[in-house]
Amino acid sequence: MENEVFKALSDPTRREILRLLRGGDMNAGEISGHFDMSKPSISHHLSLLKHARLVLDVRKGQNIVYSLNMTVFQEAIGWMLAVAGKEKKKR
Amino acid sequence: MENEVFKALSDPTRREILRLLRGGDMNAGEISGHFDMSKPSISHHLSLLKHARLVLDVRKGQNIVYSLNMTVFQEAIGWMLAVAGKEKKKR
DNA sequence: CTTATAGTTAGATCGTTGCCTAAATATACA
DNA sequence: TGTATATTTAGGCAACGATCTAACTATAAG
Repeated sequence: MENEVFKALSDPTRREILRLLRGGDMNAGEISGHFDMSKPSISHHLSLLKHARLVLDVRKGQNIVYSLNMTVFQEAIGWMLAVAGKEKKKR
Repeated sequence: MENEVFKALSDPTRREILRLLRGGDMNAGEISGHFDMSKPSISHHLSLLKHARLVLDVRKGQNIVYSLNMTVFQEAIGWMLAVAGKEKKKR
């Protein structure tokens, strides 16, 4: 799971998708409109982000709306802070 | 450069090496002793970490001692915090 | 200068990843 | 039901990445 997250973050397109979603939820078409790449390719990237649980998806009529899943993000940040030597917050 | 950092972080062996170095500097032999993998393979991983500037290396006699490079780590953490929506520290 | 030790570089193999086009699925609406 | 739109799934291919063994380089020490 941790591994899936870091694998997902290792591609520039996927990181850009995450950055886009930072500005608000978007459907798959809107997301792919930001890239010079086929829709299936973007769909594939979205699928990886989804399996890593970095994004959530909800169908809204004909569209599928994607949003950031902060929880998993925090975990990855937690791992990095642990290595960087920062105090990790007790839960 | 950012891309190299995330690519470097995408492999479990490399993340484990970083975690090990968190406990103190180590030479290449000591590092490879922690893994069930050939020395050349570990050397390759160290090379990637070095090119991503996540680690620094200094020769000490017959040994080459590796250490964490916090600076680049902070940058990667900064990127993640930016997406996660945390306040980014003004420089 | 020769040998031993530490580490890297070279080259091969094999699984993985990223991209594409074509086809399939799902929803909306006439 | 039939057509249009949105998105995913399937299949294929080239590039990349992780690993190994063998060979090389660098330092140390007799």
